[in-house]
Amino acid sequence: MQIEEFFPYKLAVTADVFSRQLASVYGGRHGLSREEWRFLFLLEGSGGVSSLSLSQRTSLDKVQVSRAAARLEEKGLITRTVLGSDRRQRNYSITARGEALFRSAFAAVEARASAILGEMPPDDHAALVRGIAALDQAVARVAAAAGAGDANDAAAADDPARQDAAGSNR
Amino acid sequence: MQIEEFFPYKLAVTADVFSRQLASVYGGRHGLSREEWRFLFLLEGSGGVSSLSLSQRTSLDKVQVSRAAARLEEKGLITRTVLGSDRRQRNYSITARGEALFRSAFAAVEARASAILGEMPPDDHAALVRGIAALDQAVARVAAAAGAGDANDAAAADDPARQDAAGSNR
DNA sequence: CGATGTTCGTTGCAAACGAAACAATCACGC
DNA sequence: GCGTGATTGTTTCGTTTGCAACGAACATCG
Repeated sequence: MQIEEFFPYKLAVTADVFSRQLASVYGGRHGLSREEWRFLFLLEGSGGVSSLSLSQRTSLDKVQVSRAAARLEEKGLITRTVLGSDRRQRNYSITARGEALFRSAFAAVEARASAILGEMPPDDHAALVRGIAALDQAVARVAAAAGAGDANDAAAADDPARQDAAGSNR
Repeated sequence: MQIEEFFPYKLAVTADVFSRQLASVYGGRHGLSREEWRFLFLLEGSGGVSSLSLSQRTSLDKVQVSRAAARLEEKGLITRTVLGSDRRQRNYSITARGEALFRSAFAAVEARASAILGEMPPDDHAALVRGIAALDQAVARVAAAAGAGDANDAAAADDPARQDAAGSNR
C-alpha cells in the first residue's frame, strides 16, 4: 500500500495544509498563535467567559488555556479577573484592542478560507462538510468506547502508571 | 459566529482527534512518533529510498527526515547509507526488525481506522473521501497562487529577508 | 585545475509543547 | 471549626519543534 493512498494519511496532510494556510494569515500578519486565535474567537461576541466553559468548548486543555491567556494578557488583548463565587476560576474578557485585532484577523482568515473552499465544486464542498460532520460523530463514538479499553490494552505489560484520561478535556 | 460552527475549526479539530486516535496506536504500543511512522510507511515495500524522493513524497521537511532517520537508525529499524552517485544524499532502507514492527503496527492502525470509518454510514464515508480529495486539490491550487503573493503581502514592510518558499517541501 | 555558488543533510538555539508536580481554593465528613 | 480529599490554574522539567546557520559535497564557469 502506498502511503499516498492511505486515507488517514491523506486526511491528516490535507487538513494540516489547509490549517497552515489559515495559520499563516492570523499568525503572519497579526502575530497570533493557533491557541491565541481560538481563544480570541471564543471570547469575541460573548462579554466574558469563565475558564470552565472555555475548556469545555475548545480543544484546549487547561495548560494551553493558561499559557495562551498569559500571553494574550501581556499583549493587552484580554483581561483576566478572579471570580467572586469561586476564586480558583478565572473570568476572561476581551479588550477593545483585542476585539479590533480579532475582527481584522477574522476577516482575513475568512477570506482565505473562502478562497480555498470556494475553489471547490459546490458538490464536493457539500460532501466535505457532510463527511467531516459524520467523521466527527463517528470518532466520538469510537473514542468513547476505545478510550479506556485500548489504553489499557496498549499498556499491557510495561506501563502500569498509565491512568485513564476520562476526566481530561481533548 | 460561534467557533464550533466555523468550518475550518471543525475540520482541524476533527482531523486532529482522528489522527490522535491512530497516533495512540502506533505510538503507545509500538513507540513510534508520527514522523517515524510515516518514514517506515514509505520505506516498507520499496527496497530502498533515496532522501530526495523521500522528501518529495511525504510532508516531512528535511530536518524532520534527518531527525526521524537518526532515531530510527538508533533503534535498528532502518539503515542509512551514502549513495555513490551523490555522496550528499542518503539511501534509507528498512531492516527486518523495522519491517516486522511496521507490519504489526500497520495492522493495528488499520484496524482502528476501519473501526472509526466503518462506524460512519457508507454515504457519509464516501462523501468524506470525495470531499477531502477535492479539498486537497483546491488548497493546492490556492496555495500555489497565494504562496508568494500573500507571503509578500504579510511581510509588507518589516521582513525584507523573506524569500519565496518555492523549493521547500511542505 | 581553482573559485564561486548551489544543494543536501546535520546541528544549535530559542520557542513551544506534554506530562507531572505544585499551590491555592473549595467541598465534605466528623 | 478542621482535617482530608478533590478541583482549578500555574509552574517546572524534559523533550520536541521550527528556523537559521553550518559544513560537506556537487556544479558551473573562468
